[in-house]
Amino acid sequence: MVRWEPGTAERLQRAALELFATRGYEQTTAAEIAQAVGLTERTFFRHFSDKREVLFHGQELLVQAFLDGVAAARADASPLEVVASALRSAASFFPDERRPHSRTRQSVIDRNPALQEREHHKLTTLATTVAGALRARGIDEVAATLAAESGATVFGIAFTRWLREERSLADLAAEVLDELLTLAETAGQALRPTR
Amino acid sequence: MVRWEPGTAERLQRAALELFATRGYEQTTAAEIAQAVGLTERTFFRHFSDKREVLFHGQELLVQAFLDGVAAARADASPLEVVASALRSAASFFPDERRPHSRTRQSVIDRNPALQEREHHKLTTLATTVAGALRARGIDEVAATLAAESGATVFGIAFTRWLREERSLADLAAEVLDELLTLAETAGQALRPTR
DNA sequence: CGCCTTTATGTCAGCCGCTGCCATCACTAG
DNA sequence: CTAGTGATGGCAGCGGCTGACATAAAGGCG
Repeated sequence: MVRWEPGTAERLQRAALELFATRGYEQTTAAEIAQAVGLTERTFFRHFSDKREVLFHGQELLVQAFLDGVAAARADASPLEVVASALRSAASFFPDERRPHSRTRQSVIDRNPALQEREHHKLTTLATTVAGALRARGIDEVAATLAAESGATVFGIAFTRWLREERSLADLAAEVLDELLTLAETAGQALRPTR
Repeated sequence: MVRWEPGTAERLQRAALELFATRGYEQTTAAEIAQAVGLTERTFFRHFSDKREVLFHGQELLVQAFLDGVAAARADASPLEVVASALRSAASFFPDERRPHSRTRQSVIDRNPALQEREHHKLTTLATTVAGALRARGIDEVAATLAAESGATVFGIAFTRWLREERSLADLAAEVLDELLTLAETAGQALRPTR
């Protein structure tokens, strides 16, 4: 008889999501999640640095997708073109089959401020990482930060729409990015008419 | 003899900042902060919903400054023009005299991930509120969210530079916003050459 | 002036998130 | 067969945070 089966973190994640979705996040203790898969609270915290992380584990892969997209951009691409490439790459991490799962997960997050906080933090961290990659391409700090943060914003908006509408994330992200460019173009004509 | 002096929350905030700056955030307990001003832990949590909030209390005023700036914009202003107005209004909330205080506060935040999380969350919340005000002006949801979130990003970058350089926040914000427009313009030429 | 209501605080018990420390037990290499 | 490795259990304990109840100061009002 095996004492510990593999994939412990994944089983904990599944159990946690289910409990959070039914009882609610705050009404579920870490010990209960652990118990649901036959483990103890102590073990739970060995796999996840805190209770919220059980919902966010695996985001390093998304970050990597962004970085791959950055690396895939042509060497002479402008900052936002690089970001567009990153968005295309990231979008492939959310095929439509994943939508149902993402929806229940998001509904849990939307009902709890502490989880929203973590989510925003992850997005900002993502932006910071991407900004680093842009700087490594020779883009100056302000431009890199702006472009990366804009990319994260676009991704966030597109992702929210992806949860609601039955369209591909790649299409939505491209559309939202395009809208950002339009906004800037319009404002540019008004805010700096001399150029 | 007065049993409770006025300005309790403010005194707690000052004591907290001082303790955080010297001992560090995690090494300071809520009870210690309370004790430093002659109160109990329980009272601390009556004034602040959480330990972190002691560093973020008062941000409603900044939000209000943004909203005032939105209201001050001309009725026919484009989304990003409205945001530019909001940024000018918000910048006045950080006169240069406030820089030293903001610096020590920021150094505390920069040393603690949990505080950074809260800070990001507050910025995102700010963006959400501004987006609501933009929608109330008739701007559609995606454009409102994009513009507001971009405004928050610009503010964040400008604020970081304001802490380092001895320039006014208003100037820095205008400069960063201008750079965003430039980035978009450049990308627009590449990403949609047909228009 | 005395009474009553309101408001800020104190006290206490207790849950839960999270950590350090040490023991245990399966599996593996040698 | 033995020593070592890695995942887990058990336990004690701190700190964040809350609910319930008591208390005392401040203010209004007859």
